[in-house]
Amino acid sequence: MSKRANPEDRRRDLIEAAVRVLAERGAAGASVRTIAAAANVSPGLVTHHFGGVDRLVAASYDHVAAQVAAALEAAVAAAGSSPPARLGAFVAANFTAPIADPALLATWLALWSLARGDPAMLARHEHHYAGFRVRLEVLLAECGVAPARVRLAAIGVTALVDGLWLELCLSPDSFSADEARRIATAYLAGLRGGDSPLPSGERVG
Amino acid sequence: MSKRANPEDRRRDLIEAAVRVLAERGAAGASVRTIAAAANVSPGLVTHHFGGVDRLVAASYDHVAAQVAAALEAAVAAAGSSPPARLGAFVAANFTAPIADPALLATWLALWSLARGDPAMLARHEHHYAGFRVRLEVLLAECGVAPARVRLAAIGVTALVDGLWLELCLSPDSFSADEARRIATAYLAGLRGGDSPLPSGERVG
DNA sequence: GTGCTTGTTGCACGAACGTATAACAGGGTG
DNA sequence: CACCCTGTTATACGTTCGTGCAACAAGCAC
Repeated sequence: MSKRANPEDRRRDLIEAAVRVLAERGAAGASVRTIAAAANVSPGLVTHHFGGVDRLVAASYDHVAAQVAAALEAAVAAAGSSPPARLGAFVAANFTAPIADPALLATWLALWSLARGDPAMLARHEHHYAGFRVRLEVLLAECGVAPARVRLAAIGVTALVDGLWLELCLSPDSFSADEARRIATAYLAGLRGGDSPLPSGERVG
Repeated sequence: MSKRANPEDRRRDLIEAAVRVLAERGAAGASVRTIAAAANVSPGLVTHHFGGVDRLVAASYDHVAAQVAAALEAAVAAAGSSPPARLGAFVAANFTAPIADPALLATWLALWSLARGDPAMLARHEHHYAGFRVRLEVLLAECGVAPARVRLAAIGVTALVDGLWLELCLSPDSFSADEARRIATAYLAGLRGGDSPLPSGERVG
């Protein structure tokens, strides 16, 4: 069916096909045959290139996590050198394409449910989330948040962003991406200026 | 293997076994044979009582959602008549047993990933989440939050609580349930007194 | 062109899946 | 005790799963 291809190209094709299948048909539909069909190749290629479907799923996890991290970092870089602007961009990027995408949430949920019980996948997950939180702690510290408060602040921001991203992707009719950004930036303003009232322009609601 | 039982008792046994299997082995392990074995009955009973494994999973979703709603409502009722106390109890209950339970998160994730693509399950999910948000809006309004701000406030609180609950169950070593409660109550304080600074005792971090 | 390496295919195998069905057995009613 | 209703079991069937394997073929060294 398919012409001979560079091994790394083929691997990337299979990973992207796996992500697509995960998004469209959920964890239940992520069979070797389905993924191979989505990549227009024979089922045997999965075993040949990855040595099993589990390893392909793990590679897909890394692929998606790297894409998300890259999108966030690009937003920070594009925000210039002002620390508050960089922090705001990092947070707001979670509600913008390509991160605010129902297909991405679907893939993420499928990967999570597949990862349960697999120690290697669990370690991957811990590593990715720790990276997100550490990046957030650095951005918060650069904004002048006291070192003693940085840890809990990062936990709160991570939770709020995660929750907003999840609900935004799950039922986009409930609220808009812009409303999510306003909620999140109001929370950030409350963290930065803990002793002053929330600026009325950023007030929640 | 098992003695003759009341149909509703047997149905409840099967649902609880399904929830247990979902939590322990994820969506992949939720087969008719596994669930039946966990309930110490024959696989045929699932078809007999539910007419298929899909319908058993749907019933399990309703069961878990009802348990969560009941636990939240019990916390509200136990908090007395003070509106802020009732709101605080509703939020804090999410970080207390039986809701703050890794097994519950595992079940929830498995159900979510199984629900994708199934319109009936999706409708169930929308109904449950809408109920949570409406309940929160009532509690917020009773605390004096302006009607124009209630909607976004409820969205923010839902997101923060969801995110904290998720991370608390996923990696309990990152932070404690008490820290989650402090983050959430500080956010609530900021919502109630939008024009005054955050009370220092409830400050985040 | 010839031969070797290797990406690719098609198939076969065993296992596990969901479910339909027939036989068995418990428990209330006469 | 006999009878019927129905919860329960065991089995069987067709499908789909993951993967190992032998054969095919495309590209490259010579």
